[in-house]
Amino acid sequence: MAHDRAERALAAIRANGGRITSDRRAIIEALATGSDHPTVEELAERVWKRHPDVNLATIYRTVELLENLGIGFHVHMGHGPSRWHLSDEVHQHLVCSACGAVLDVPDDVLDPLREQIAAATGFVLDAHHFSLTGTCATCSKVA
Amino acid sequence: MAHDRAERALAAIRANGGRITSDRRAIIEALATGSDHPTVEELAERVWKRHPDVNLATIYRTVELLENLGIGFHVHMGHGPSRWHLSDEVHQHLVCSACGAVLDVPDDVLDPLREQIAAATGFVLDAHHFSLTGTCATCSKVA
DNA sequence: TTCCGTGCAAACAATTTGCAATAGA
DNA sequence: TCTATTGCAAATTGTTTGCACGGAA
Repeated sequence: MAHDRAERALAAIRANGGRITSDRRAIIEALATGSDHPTVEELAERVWKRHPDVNLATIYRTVELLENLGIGFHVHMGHGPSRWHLSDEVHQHLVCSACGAVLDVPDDVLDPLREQIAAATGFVLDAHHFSLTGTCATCSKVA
Repeated sequence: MAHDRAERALAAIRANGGRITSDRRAIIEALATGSDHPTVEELAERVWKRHPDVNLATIYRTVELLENLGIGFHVHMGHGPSRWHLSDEVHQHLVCSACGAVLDVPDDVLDPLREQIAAATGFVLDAHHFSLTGTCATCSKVA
């Protein structure tokens, strides 16, 4: 499935008139592997295991391309660099400000809030660009 | 009330063993004025109207101090620099990704979501560090 | 007088960009 | 071939830091 995701992303690039290069293939496969949310640096580490010559700027450019095609997204979690993932399903990110753990939750947990805010202000929530912060179950207990 | 807020902030600094300088007074008054969320640069513009000699680094250090005292906060809205405000009441920020408008909403709109998430995952939401993104009423209509 | 606060300039981290060389289609 | 992609190094943006001096308490 990670492989499928990668193939789909490559197909989208091709469909858009883009070229498939070995750099792009390596980057996309690294991003499709695992369901985590790597920073560009972390992604680079992964890519460099097998393709040590891929330039950082290329990774930035590739990930930007994916975002323009609507198949890649970045989220801001805490301070520091943004984190990237391929689409599949939209989800929200709960980030523990104590231990840094990231919990993915389905996007529809926001539906009641969405309706409430839309009714009260007309504002249409589309909140996947920023994470929700708080304290995870484990850290809450410790405190 | 803006003035009260400023005085309270200064009192908190003094109570903490900090010194009251004219730079700090100017910065805090500029931040207390208006209920917007200026970036450090915007805050600097305001301060420089009357005190052109205040250094940027001093502004960074002052807002950091306010944050350490628990009376100042920064939020991330879209890309670019963080935005600062004095406490008063905790609120959420809805940022329109089309026009950049910022809408403040009371923190308790999150209560239902809070309960739902706590029940499902044990995660305790404390989301005021990131804004909620979406499209404001005006921009939603245009689209 | 005693440190705390400040200016200044340099260091920093994350990211973007210009341009010539290279390699997909 | 023809143009998109890449490498490289320099530029940008937002923010932090070290250090010597000057001013609150």
